[in-house]
Amino acid sequence: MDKKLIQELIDRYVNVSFKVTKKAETLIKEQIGNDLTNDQHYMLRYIHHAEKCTSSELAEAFDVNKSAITAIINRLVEKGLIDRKRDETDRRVVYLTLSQSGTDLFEKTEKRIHKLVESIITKFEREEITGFIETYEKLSEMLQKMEKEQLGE
Amino acid sequence: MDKKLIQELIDRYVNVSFKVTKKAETLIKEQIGNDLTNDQHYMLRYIHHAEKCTSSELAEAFDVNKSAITAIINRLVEKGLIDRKRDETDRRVVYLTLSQSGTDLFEKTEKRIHKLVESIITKFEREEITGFIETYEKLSEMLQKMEKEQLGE
DNA sequence: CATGAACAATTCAACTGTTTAACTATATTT
DNA sequence: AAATATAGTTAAACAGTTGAATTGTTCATG
Repeated sequence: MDKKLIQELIDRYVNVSFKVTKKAETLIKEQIGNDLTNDQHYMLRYIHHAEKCTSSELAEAFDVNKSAITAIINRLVEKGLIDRKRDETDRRVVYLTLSQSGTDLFEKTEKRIHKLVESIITKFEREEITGFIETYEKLSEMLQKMEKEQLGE
Repeated sequence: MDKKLIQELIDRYVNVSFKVTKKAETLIKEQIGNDLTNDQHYMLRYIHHAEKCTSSELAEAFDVNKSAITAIINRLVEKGLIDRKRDETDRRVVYLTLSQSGTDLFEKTEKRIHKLVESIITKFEREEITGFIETYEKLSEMLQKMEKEQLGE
C-alpha cells in the first residue's frame, strides 16, 4: 500500500471509530434505561456468560485495576443484582454470581440491546456484514496479541 | 438472512465491539501518556480539526451535556492548552481554540496514535481494510440517521 | 514449622467525567 | 419594554478510575 492511501485510511479509521463508539454508547444507554449504567450492564454480561467469576478476572477483562472492579461490584451487590461468595478451599478468593433479579434484569436489558443491534445489522447485505464482523474479529485477536507481546518485552 | 444466522451475528458483534473498544482505549492511553486523558485528547482533536468552535458544538459532537464540556475545557484551559475568547458581536458565545502548546501537544500525541493505527492497519490486505472501513462508515452514517429519526418522533 | 514472600481482595484519597437544576448574561421576539 | 430564548457556567451528587496502603490468606523454603 502506498503511503498516501495508508494515511487516508488511518484518518478515516480514527474518525469513524470515534463517532461510532460515542453514538453506540448513547444508543445502548437508551436501551438500558436508568436501572443500570452501561458499565454495570457490561459487568452483568460478563458474569452471566462466565456464570461465576472473580474480581481479578474482571479486572483483566475490563483492563482496569481491581479496586475499580470492587467499586462497581459493591454498587451491584447493594442493588441485589450480584452475590459474593468466598471460596471455601482458598479463602482469599471471592466468587461473583448473578442473583435471580440480576439475571432477570440482565436478560431483559440484553434483549433490548440485541434488538437494537439486529435493527442495524439487518440493513446490510449478508456478505457485507459477515465480512465486516470477520475483519473486526481479526482486529480483536490482533489487539490481544499486541498486549501479550508488550508483556513479553 | 435466517434468524439463526442473525442471532449469531448479533452475538459476535456485541462481543467483538466490546473487546475492541476496551482494548483500543487502553492502547490509546498508552500512547497519550500522563499529560492528558483520552477524552481530553479527543477534545483537542476536535478543536484542532475545527480550528475554532463552541461548547455547544462540542456537546453535540460528544453526545453529552454542555456542563460536561465546561468541566473538561476548564481543565484544558488551566493546563494552558486551550484559549477562550468571547464573540464580539454575540457576547453569549465563547470560541475555543488551541493555544500553541495545545497544538504542539496534540500533534505530538496524535502522531503516536497514528503510528499505532498504522501498525495495525498495515497487517491487513488492502481490500480487506478498505472494505472494513467503508462498512464502518456506512454504520456511522446509519447511526447518525437513527438519531435524527428519533428526534423527529 | 516459622517466617517471609506472594496473592486476592478491599479501603481510601484524589481525580475525571457525567447529569440535572439553577443561575448569569446576552440576544431576539412580539 | 417585557417576555422568551440562547450560550455558557456553577454546584451538588454520583460513577468510574488510579495508586498506595491494608487485611487476610496461602505458599515456599530454609
